[in-house]
Amino acid sequence: MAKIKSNRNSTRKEVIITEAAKLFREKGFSATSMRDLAEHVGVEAASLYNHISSKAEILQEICFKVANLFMTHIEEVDNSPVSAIAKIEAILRFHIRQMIEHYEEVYVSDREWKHLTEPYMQNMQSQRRAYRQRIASIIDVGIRKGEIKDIDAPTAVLIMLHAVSGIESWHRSTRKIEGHVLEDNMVMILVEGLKK
Amino acid sequence: MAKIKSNRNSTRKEVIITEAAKLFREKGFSATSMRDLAEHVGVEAASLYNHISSKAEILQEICFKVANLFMTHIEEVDNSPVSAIAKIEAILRFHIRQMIEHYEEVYVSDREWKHLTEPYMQNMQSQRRAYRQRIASIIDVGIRKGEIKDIDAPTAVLIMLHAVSGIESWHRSTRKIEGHVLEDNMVMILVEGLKK
DNA sequence: ATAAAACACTAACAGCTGTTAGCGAAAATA
DNA sequence: TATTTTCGCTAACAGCTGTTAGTGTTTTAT
Repeated sequence: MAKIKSNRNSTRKEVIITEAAKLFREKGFSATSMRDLAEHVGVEAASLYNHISSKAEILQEICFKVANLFMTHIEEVDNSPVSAIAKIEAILRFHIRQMIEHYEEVYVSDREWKHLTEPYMQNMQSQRRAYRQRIASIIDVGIRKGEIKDIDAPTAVLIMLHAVSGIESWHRSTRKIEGHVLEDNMVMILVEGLKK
Repeated sequence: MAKIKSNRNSTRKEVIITEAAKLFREKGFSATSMRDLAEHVGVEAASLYNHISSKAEILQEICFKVANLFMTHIEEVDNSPVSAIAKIEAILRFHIRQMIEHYEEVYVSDREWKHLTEPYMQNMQSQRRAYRQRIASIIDVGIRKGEIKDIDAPTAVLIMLHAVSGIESWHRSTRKIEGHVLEDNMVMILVEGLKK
């Protein structure tokens, strides 16, 4: 029957993954069936396997794409010659923007990575740990330099990262403020909360 | 075979629900099967139905128990004659303590309520909206009285509530700081971030 | 001790799960 | 135009899903 999408800008595989991200976000990975996904793509379930090799692979692609994005960015920020608090602000703003612009995939990566199969799940777990550890180190430097309050750095990281995932509510809200206003508000509360 | 637990303090139904909360937290509602749950309870799957009427009912009990707890508490706090910032701090501390002490059920309620069946899901959705709205109103009062920065109240609520759910990472962490230290750190960052 | 209630068991159900095989049509390449 | 590759289809699989019926045993109440 009809082939997948008239795709000028994206491969059929990308179409599938994008649609999957939407469904995984709405209903969760486990509650989304391949027949479900197929229907939204406009194809029979079996046809999906001409483009992807398994349901698990879809989740892997989503999770690692997002993880790489953040890993690359933090590397860049951390190597720049600015204050600790400026680094934290840059990281926070990046998280917020990604969460606003690439909502589905970022959110899925954050909430559903536990459903990865081995060895991907272990891998992701270490990446996440390393990422948080890296932010904590920046905060610790900030504390030693007197830029940041004397707080427990891991706790600050935990607050920052989880606060960002609250942007989900913003997305589902009917009367949303504008994205950049949201961003500035979040930065104001969180970064001010850290400053000495 | 063996009956469920030697239960002096809790009914068999409560044992099942407690065990279910653990599994739902680890693997999610959809990825937890009744046979899975039965095994952890030490019984055959069919036997569970002598105590509960469906898998859906288990989730309902967890979600509404938690929702009632927070609804009752906010009522109490909001009727007390203290400053807006003190109310916010009280609500935040309550969230943190509940998340520390009743981790599994609070977390499941927060993450898995979307899997409730109708009309429970609609009901829960309104309760959650009302709850957030109520906190936002307290913040707005605080802003008008000059206690709190001029920020977007719904954004502040979103940050507060989601930050708390980050306590999940704390629970799974190997080197945890003590509960009350965690609490004070979170309050320091978040409440100071709000203050004018 | 006897009757009643609570409850765990086995067996089975209908429906859904991810996935594969094989076939034919469409699209791309030569 | 002829050939090869791409890809959607139907049919089917084995295993798992929540749940019910019916039976027998253990615990509780009389």
